[in-house]
Amino acid sequence: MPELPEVEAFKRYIERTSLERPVARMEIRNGVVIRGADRPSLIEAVEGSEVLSVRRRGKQLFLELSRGGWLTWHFGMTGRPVALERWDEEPRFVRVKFVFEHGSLAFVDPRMLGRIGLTARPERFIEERRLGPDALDITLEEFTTTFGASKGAIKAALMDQHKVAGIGNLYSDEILFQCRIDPRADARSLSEEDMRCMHQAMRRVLNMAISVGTDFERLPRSYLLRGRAVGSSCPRCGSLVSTATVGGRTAFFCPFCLDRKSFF
DNA sequence: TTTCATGTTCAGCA
DNA sequence: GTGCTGAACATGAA
Repeated sequence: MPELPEVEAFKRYIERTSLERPVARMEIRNGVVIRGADRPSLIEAVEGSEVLSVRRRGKQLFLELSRGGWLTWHFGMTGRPVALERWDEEPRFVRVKFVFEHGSLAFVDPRMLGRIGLTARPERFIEERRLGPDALDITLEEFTTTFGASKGAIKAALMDQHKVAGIGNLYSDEILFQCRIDPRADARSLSEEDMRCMHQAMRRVLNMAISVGTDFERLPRSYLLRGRAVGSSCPRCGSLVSTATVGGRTAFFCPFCLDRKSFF
């Protein structure tokens, strides 16, 4: 689920359901997802605290605790927060559960690639991990400087969280599709116009995904993301979309649109 | 049964 | 330091 728009949706969901509710008990069902903190200090920091605010940087979430410190949440590939009331049946794969007086907030993650930890300040965590600027905050100038100087495939660079935080496999495909750029193209080979297009498309695509509640069905018909599957056709020209491995992930793109780029 | 999956990290190599 | 590849993590879905 989680790239920037999904994590932004999770942030709003947590703000809507779980702010300022004292945590009576923290249940760690599976310690694998705990990183950057030992259990006792994590429980110590959480129990008796309430979440005062939530911040996001790229795919990373920070929950401010009333007794000091911040919880760090990363959702990996299959993680999501689920707010439960007393009468709700608990979903499968609850790894950590924050139990309030009434109800709870669960960290659900089948594959357990998500991580929960503790940090004194979000800024410190961001610095330690060398996370780049958030994809919705980075200026065109910063963007051009970063990607104009990066070597290798542009898709891999866009997914590099040190360069810009928040873009993953799916949204990088969409951004490049909208700019008719080959995901395998060397970043240094791209023009100023390409840079402008990517920066603009990045903001447009991420904001669009947020505005439709990350429901791909509700994205414009022109989006590659809606029918992203092997054997599907390009929403722009109708020809068969191709795949290629770039940056260790499967890239979807329309080779016909790339070929025609200079004609548009 | 086999392959792939919206992510990150690490080892090994260039 | 940068970049690339492959593997690992752990499990569900096709």
